[in-house]
Parts: sequence; structure tokens; C-alpha cells
Amino acid sequence: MTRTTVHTADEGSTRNDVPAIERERQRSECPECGGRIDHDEEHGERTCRECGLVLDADAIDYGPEWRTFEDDDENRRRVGAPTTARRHDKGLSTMIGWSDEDAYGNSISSRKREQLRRLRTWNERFTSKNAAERNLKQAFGELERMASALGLPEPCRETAGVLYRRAVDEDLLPGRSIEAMTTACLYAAARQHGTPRTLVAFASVSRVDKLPVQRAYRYLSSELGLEIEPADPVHYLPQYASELAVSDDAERLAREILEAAKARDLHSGRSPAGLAAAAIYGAARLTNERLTQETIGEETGVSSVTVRNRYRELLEAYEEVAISR
DNA sequence: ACCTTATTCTATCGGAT
DNA sequence: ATCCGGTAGAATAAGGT
Repeated sequence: MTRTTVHTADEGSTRNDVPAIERERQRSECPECGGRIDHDEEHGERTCRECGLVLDADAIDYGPEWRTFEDDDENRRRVGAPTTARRHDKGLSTMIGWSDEDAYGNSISSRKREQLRRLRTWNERFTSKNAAERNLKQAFGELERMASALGLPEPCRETAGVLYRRAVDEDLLPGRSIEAMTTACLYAAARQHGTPRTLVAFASVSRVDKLPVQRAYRYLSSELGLEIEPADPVHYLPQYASELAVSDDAERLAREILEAAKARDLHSGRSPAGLAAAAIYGAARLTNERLTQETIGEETGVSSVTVRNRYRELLEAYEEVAISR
């Protein structure tokens, strides 16, 4: 059976119909050096493990839309528009337009207008009929507001929405404010996505104080069993490297330094951003690129004190590994 | 809800390139 | 003259009771 390359949305399409862009994405050797490609779905980046080449960034989300209805990964099908957890109805409910015009812009008969009016009334009653749904509406509004105030990216807001929905499902809300819980969800989501903000920053855009948010977060984290690990310092490298305009060599070296440090457990308890910044500094120094500790600190939000404390440890570990080879 | 602990930050200064 | 490295004390995050 021959399959066309046309990408159809009918339910007969299977994995064999994976479009060209999808196949391209799954290619796993670096065109430069043939090394392995790391896929970082979270940040939408693909980078070469060997030479640090960034193949593309800010790719489209390949996540949930390309899904299966059975419990295996085999029979995947294209489905409709991606759902979003940030709408109280997940973006799936029917909406009836407001204007009394048909699709061509012509006005419609008074009889039809009456019908439409009745439909709208009932539709409204069905879609937001109970208190829970209205609470979700309000909470998601708050999430949007805070996320945009803090400049948090789309996937992060999405995660926050999912978390909040789970919190509601698990009955975590009675006894604490919606505001505190939404803030906590966003805080958790930001950390999961490697775009953390301090609790203070959240408190400043939230309508509640830092303390209730902190409590809500801990409650949320333990009740939902969120295992939020500290971010991998390597994730910060591509971003920092381009902001500081260091060479590809230096970025690759920084990567090696971090690997060596991780092998020796230097990273536990330390801030990932600090480690990444220090690795960049150390690498720039080894490749004779002029970067002051102060410049690094400004761009990365890490103090110069931390940069020098970490970078000494990092280089020490790196040299040991280099000698042993 | 309070307290402890490890880490990071701000401010500062002497010394080196 | 600028950059580096070290230090003291305040602030912060996370965990325990």
C-alpha cells in the first residue's frame, strides 16, 4: 500500500504518516560533528552533546496533540485543536457568536434571531452552571495575570493550570484562598520549567503575602507528590552563552566542566544558575575570552561572589578529571 | 506555626595585572 | 585603572519538629 505524503487529519492515519518535519526532528546526529543530539522538550531546544551546536530553539510544541486513544504508543492519530487546561472548559465547549449575522455577514431573519437568543441562554447555563467552574474561571484569570506580569512563558502557564486543576480535584482548596493556591501553582510550574522566580517576586504580583503562598506550595507539593528537582545547570548554558556571546568552544567546554562537576557531586545543594554561570566563566577563562565576573553576574543574575566561589571548585574538579585521562 | 541550617547576596577592601 | 579574591553580616530557601 502506498501512502501519500499529504498529511491528513482522518482517523486512518497512523505513525507511518508522520510528516517530514517530525522525521527531521527525530534525526539524532549532529550535522557538524556527528555527535548525539539532546532533545530538550521543555525549553524547545535541540543541542549537540559533543560540540554544543544549537540546532533550533523555540520549536513548536510537539507534545499532547500527536496522541493515541489506546494505551500504547503505536496507533497515534492527529486530533483536533490542542486542548488547554487554562480554560475552565479546556477550550472544548460550544461557543455561540454574539452578532446576529450569518457567516457571510448578512443579517438574519427575526425568527432565527429568536432561536439564537434561546440557544445562547441555554448554552450559557450549561457551560458555567456550577460554582466549581466559576472558581476555575477566576483562578485561571489570576494565573494569566501573574504569569504575564512575571514574563513566564506559555508552557509554564499551561502547567500551572494543570496543577491547579489537580489541586481542585484532590480537594486541597477548602480552607485556603484561591489566590494563595494559584500563586503556589505558578511558582511550582515556573520551577518545573526551569524559569524560576523567587517567592518574593510572586508575592509582589500576587494579592496575598509570601507566607500563605509558601504554605500553600508546601502543601501542594507534598499532597500531589510533586517531585520538583533542582534544574540541571546544563539547561542554562545555551541561554547564558548567547547572552554573553561566548564562542562555541567555550560553551562546549563549559558543558564538559559541568559534567565533571556532576560526576563529583559538586552540584548538590548549589544553585544551578550559579553553577552554570561559573562554568561559563571558567570556560571563557580557559579559552582566553575576556569576560569579567561582574559582566557574567549582570547577565545571569548571579552575584560575582558566587561566580568565583563556584568556578574555583569547578576548575579543580575539571582538572582532576582531565589528568586522570 | 516556629526554628535550624546551608547557601547566596550586598557591601567592602587589599592586592595583582 | 580595572579586575580578582576574600570576608562579614543580612537575606533566602528548604526541611524538621
